[in-house]
Amino acid sequence: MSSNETISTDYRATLNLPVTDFPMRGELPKREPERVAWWREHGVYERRLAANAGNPQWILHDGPPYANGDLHMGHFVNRVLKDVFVKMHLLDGKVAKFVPGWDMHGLPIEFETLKHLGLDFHRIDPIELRAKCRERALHWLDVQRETILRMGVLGDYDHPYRTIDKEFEATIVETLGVLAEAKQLYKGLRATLWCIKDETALAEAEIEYKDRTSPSVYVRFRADALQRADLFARAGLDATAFGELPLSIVIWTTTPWTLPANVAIALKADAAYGIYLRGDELLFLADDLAATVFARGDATVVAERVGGALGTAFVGAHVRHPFVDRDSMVVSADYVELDSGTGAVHTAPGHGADDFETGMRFGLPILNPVDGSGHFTNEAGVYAGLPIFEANERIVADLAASGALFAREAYDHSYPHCWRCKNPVIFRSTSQWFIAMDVNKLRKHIEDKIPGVAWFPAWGEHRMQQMIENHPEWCISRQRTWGTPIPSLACRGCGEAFLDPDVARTAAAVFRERGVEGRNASDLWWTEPVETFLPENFACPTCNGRTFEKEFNIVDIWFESGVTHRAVLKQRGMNWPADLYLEGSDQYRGWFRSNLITAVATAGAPPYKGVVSTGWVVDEHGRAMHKSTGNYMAAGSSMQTYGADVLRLWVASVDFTADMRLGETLLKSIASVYRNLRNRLRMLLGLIADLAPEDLLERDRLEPIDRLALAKLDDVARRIASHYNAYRLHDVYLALVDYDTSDLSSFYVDLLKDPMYSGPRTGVRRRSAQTALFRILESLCALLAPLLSFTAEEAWQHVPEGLRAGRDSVFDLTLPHGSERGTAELEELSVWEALKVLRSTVASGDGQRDFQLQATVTASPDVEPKLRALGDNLREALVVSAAHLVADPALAAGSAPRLELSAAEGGKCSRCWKTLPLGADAVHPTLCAPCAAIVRTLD
RNA sequence: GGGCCAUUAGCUCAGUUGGUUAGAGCGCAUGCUUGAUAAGCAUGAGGUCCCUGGUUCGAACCCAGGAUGGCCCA
Repeated sequence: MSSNETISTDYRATLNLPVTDFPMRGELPKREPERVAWWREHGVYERRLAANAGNPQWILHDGPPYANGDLHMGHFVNRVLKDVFVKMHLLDGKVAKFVPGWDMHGLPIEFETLKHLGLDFHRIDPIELRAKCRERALHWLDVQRETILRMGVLGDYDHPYRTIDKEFEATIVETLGVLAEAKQLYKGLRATLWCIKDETALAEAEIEYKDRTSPSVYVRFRADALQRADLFARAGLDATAFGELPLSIVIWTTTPWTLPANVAIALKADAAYGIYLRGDELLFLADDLAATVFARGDATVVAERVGGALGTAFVGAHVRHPFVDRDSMVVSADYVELDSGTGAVHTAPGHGADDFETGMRFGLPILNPVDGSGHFTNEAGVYAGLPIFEANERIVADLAASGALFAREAYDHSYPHCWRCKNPVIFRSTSQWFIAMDVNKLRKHIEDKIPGVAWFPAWGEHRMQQMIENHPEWCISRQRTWGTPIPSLACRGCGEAFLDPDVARTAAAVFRERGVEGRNASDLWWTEPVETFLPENFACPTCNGRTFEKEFNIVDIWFESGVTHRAVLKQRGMNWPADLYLEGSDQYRGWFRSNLITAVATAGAPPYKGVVSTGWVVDEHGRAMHKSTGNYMAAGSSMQTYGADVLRLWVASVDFTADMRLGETLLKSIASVYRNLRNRLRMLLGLIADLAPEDLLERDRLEPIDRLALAKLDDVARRIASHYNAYRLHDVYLALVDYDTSDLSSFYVDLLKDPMYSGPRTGVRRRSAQTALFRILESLCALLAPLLSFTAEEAWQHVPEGLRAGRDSVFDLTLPHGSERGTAELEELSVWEALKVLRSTVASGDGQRDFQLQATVTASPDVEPKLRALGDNLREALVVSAAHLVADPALAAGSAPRLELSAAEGGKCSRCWKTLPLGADAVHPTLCAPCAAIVRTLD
């Protein structure tokens, strides 16, 4: 080792290098759980709420996840986004209470419980099943809560709202009473989606479409002699033409089992229909489809159109049912399309929504020869007792035998299935409870209120308008066990079923007063006699009868979660309407809509001021994630692998309003962004390690460049705060990363290294820089805390205790908004930017660099004084050994300063590395004068 | 089949009322530094702005049609 190196090594110890325990590597999976525990133990959320008491509220109302199964990355996005905005408002001083909730009733849990216990719901006592379901739902709530807490969220997780709570059940029942009082509820016969496996009516939301192969059949509905003559006349044909040749209307269906319920054939009113002579028969169908239909039969048989008319001409005609002794009537309907089938649509009002509407319009009988379990009833004649899907084959065979079958084939199409048991569903007419969408102009009122809500993204408004416009009557009754009962009664006198507001209120009161902790309060509907729920002197509203029976329908869980705004916001004294709802974009049809409907119906206004919707997490190829396709990511294991903060950063790195791609390569790149941010925090911590509160300087006493740095900080903080406020989290991310890289890392921190390392330890220059660095760190922690909560907290707790000044947690900080100082600030920012440009010119040069150089800056007369005011900070900003400033009147006002570089004069100081005259101090011949002076004081 | 959304560098995204050579971060390559060091700085390569047609002096941007993917519905 040469003597020179020995000396330089020695001087290293005289520098003020960064010192911190904040580790370079996060080891997030290991450390994050400790921090979660710390937040809980120290009641960080509760303490901040208390500190904000008296300030305005800001309420994000939580849409309840379903308490069944593990959480996936979609849940992660949902919880984290909510958490980010809640924390941001907490840091901003708002009373941002967050009450998480769980949706705990309903078929999926009932189904899972039965499966889990290996039970058959026909055999088990309802109260016992309900107790088991409760246990099961609570189990999942705990599992999900643990995963959610691991994400680093704040909120009242010890007192979540739960749809199984007696207070919640009471609110549900009460709300039904309010709606009944407003005549918004009615009981009616409806063609309802029905699952024959689970034996229940299903809501739209409980349906999923899957591909299925059905038997597709073309069936002749033959006219008898009189009917034949009538059809001939309507088609403008001579009744005596074609001798005795039989005439049939050809229909097409993919559900042969619905034929027993056929009562009509629907035509398109304005489409052309023809009668075709084909072989030894006459066939009636739409002209546009005749060729394709005939091609499905014997293609060698020639067909010839002999007459016809528009569909409307045939409405009111009749033909014979192919195997039941009755007529089928020709009707018209708008939904008849000419892109498939025959243009003559088999119509069974008991088995289809459209068919039902048509049936009502033409006064057709609504036949329902199928029981709840999917077997034909006696009404179906020879098919009685057969399961409907098995009956398909038999019916087709019979049609073939009787000559009614024209053609058949297998048909692949998308068909509705039960979301839970995955079996195909059917339409079946049953008696159900409905919320009427048009009574009291409810639909209109809702539509009128939609523009008053702030939708983010903006297209949400249009989406919701469509959702309301197309909302069918809302069927809220279910024939299952795990749920809140609809307190409807049937009168023993007249048989009339009704939902009385006073009975509903009485039931709610019974649940509240007699519900026992740990049990289902609404069990009482099953266990108590009907009299318990009767108000005094209650009589049947129809016949004045005095004896009643309870009905045992439960309410649709979409209705339950649809009243959270009443059961949570109002009950817990939070803002109504809430400031924000935030959920996946599927909830326009779900929770956003159900809450909107019940709120407008019961309170005349939307329950939210703003709605934010998120896209879906898809895999790195843009495909939907499914357990079955193997690209599924569970929230828990992902956090175990990458750490919650890296995943939280990922949420901000993508546009959450659209699809969000997620995969291993992507997370690797996010992890490196994370490392950058983390290292910046580490550097800042290292630079202020020896700073104490009494060392902090007033802002106007800082060195010029440090004041500029704070102006830049104000600018960034203000922008970030406004992005947070507008829910533009991705813009927060962009602003943070940009500030971090281009302002801090490659500029400000870089240029401060020399003054910080080599200057006098307790000198004003160093304290000024440290003051600015601390303000930056403090602001950065606050700005990062909503997003990178773990890392921000960890960094904050590495700040010297005195500087933390009693703010134990990063959540005790205040969100910086940046002071607005008008043109003065704009000037400072422009100088800052100009310095960045000058510095990057120095840094990007070839050959000699930085301290090997000296610089001459030539500025226009208006800019020169601003640079002059920087004093030696100008040289520091360029990271050169000497800087000279010249004004040049030839330069246009406001033009960018010019830079000339040349080799600096002197030798390399072995302490500060700047190129300066050396040897002023004989004891330290390799040092420049300032370094020598400092080293002297240390001797 | 319908409604809505998305499509810009290998990846994630910016891109103002249509206007010069379309930008950033990450990744990659190269160089510097070794006093932020499992770090820091710099430089560079990399683009059919999904496709086709139209409007315009001029289109990533406006219009029409289509493709792919996603959500919701039928």
